[in-house]
Amino acid sequence: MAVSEDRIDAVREFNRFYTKHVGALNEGLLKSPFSLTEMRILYELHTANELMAADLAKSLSLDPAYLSRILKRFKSAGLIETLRSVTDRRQRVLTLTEEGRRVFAPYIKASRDEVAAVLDALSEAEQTKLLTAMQAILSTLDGARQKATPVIIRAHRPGDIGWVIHRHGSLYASEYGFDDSFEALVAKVAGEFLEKFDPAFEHCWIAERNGGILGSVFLVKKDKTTAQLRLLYVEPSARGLSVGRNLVNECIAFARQKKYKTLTLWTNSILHAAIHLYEDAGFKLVNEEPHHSFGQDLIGQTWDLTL
Amino acid sequence: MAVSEDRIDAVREFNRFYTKHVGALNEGLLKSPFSLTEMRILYELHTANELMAADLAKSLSLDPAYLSRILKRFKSAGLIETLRSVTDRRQRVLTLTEEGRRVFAPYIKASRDEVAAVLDALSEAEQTKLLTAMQAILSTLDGARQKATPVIIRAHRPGDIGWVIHRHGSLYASEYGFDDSFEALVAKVAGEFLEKFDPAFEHCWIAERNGGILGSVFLVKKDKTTAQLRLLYVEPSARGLSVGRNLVNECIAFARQKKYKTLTLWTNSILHAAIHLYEDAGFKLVNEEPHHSFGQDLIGQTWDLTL
DNA sequence: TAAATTAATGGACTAAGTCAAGTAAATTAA
DNA sequence: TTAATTTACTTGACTTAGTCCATTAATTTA
Repeated sequence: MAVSEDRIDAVREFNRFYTKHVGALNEGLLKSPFSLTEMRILYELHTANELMAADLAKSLSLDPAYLSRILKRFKSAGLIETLRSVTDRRQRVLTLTEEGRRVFAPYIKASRDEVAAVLDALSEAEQTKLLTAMQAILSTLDGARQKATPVIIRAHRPGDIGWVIHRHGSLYASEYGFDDSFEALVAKVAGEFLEKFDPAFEHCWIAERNGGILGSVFLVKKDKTTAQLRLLYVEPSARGLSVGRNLVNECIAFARQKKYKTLTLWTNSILHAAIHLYEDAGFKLVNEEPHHSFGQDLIGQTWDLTL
Repeated sequence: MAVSEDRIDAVREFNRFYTKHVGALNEGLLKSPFSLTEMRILYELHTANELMAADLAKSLSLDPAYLSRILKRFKSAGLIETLRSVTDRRQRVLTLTEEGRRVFAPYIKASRDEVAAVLDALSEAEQTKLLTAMQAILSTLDGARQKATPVIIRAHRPGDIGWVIHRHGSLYASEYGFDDSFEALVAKVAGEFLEKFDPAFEHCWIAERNGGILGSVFLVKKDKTTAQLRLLYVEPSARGLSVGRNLVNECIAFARQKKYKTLTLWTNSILHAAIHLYEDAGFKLVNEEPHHSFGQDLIGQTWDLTL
């Protein structure tokens, strides 16, 4: 467990703050005849439409006995209907009745209004910042959601090139100890790409999910018949999602379509994961030569793919 | 109330998710002899050192009666000491005893461990993303905190240059409609800075708060007697914090110290906020000339400061 | 086919939290 | 200065929320 104390404390502080914040929001609903737990149950029923008691108990971490009693109360108040499930006759399918919806609606509205009031006090920029941040937390902590949203591959947009440089700089510094000069090289390469960009023969692919960039690759024209693959990178957090593979494939397909004869690339022997991708894609090692760059002793490699 | 429904729902969804998430974290502390509320009280005492019951009741939204009883229990268990306040003899000053600290410590540790386990499951990049996001939420929703943490100005580190390019690209695209070629220019300038960086006569300043970059400025050597200020930028979220002013001042101080005679800079007439800073710092407009760049009709300006 | 597991429930209980009323000190108004 | 009001905290009497154990019935696994 090598997580820094600072980070742990920062998260704990956030948790404490947000607990209070949500607590204050819920305060407003306190005058309702429903307890917070009851509200949460009604809310789940409201969104899910059909639910088993067991699902509810699990997703809200409730004692089944306690839940059972609450549901019983709801049923006798005419808020929900319970039907024996046909597939498993132990289970009971729960649904909110029309009456249930009618009764619950104002509280949803009240809850919405409370949130609206908080947002309303913020500027447009602050709202965006808040929502982006919440999205980031959701997608980081909620594994299920993360899997669900697909990785898309698109062309570059303003800001992307800088981001790619930023990530190369940070990542290679922390993982391989590369110094500034590496980031300088990346900035130069990427800057030149943008400057001289010829969409007919060149392309940049950005892999993203939920608005967060997961990887990149560039294809630049070297000469009439040769294209060069450059700046392939994949976020550590996105490993295992075939992001790198898909990016390389896009690159190869584009090179073929544009009638290049050869796709070449330069890399360093320590970048095992990337090299593995190149080999799999059919690239052949054509040259190898040691050099001292980025504050490190490295072995540069040139790989070619005949298209 | 003109807040969009989508945003409200997004916030509500986040609230629901995070409530569950924190609930799950607290589950682990459930086997302790303290209830969640008791924990929160102990935690407040632990950090604040000295506290009145009334403060506690307010900050944790507790019923005074309930709190009073909990405190009574804590006192008879030897966990806290209560002293009549000298300034107001109705109040009682609460402090955790040594014994209290000793007893409470393992639970703090347990809570830390739970958070550490969550973080541990994330990659470095994800951790950073998570913390940045939490920081963003805190600073947006908790106005008080925003003021409290100071902005620091430091030299550049790996990744920073890329970040600066990224932000220039995004920001100028969304605020002024600049196209790719602007980002290309920034990448070239910043890349060259890194490549030819001479610490004796050049410098980059990064303004940051809580690990988040708020602004930047570069000073590069133009010739023996002239230094150029480049790439000044300030995050929209950091406006009004004098970030830009402080960065420009750093720049001027450095230029003076290095015995430059003139500090020059090139900018565009639409960048009012920046120009205002330059004027305030004593720069004089020496040249102005229209140009078509970055997909826009602009008026370029050269400003000089005699040192 | 027996044994183990799961879904749901009731009984008996404890913990958590609330409300109204009171005391003593401090503050404000007259 | 004194009376009225407010504030900090406390106690008593309560309600609500939540837990634990045991049981029944259906389903799954061995």
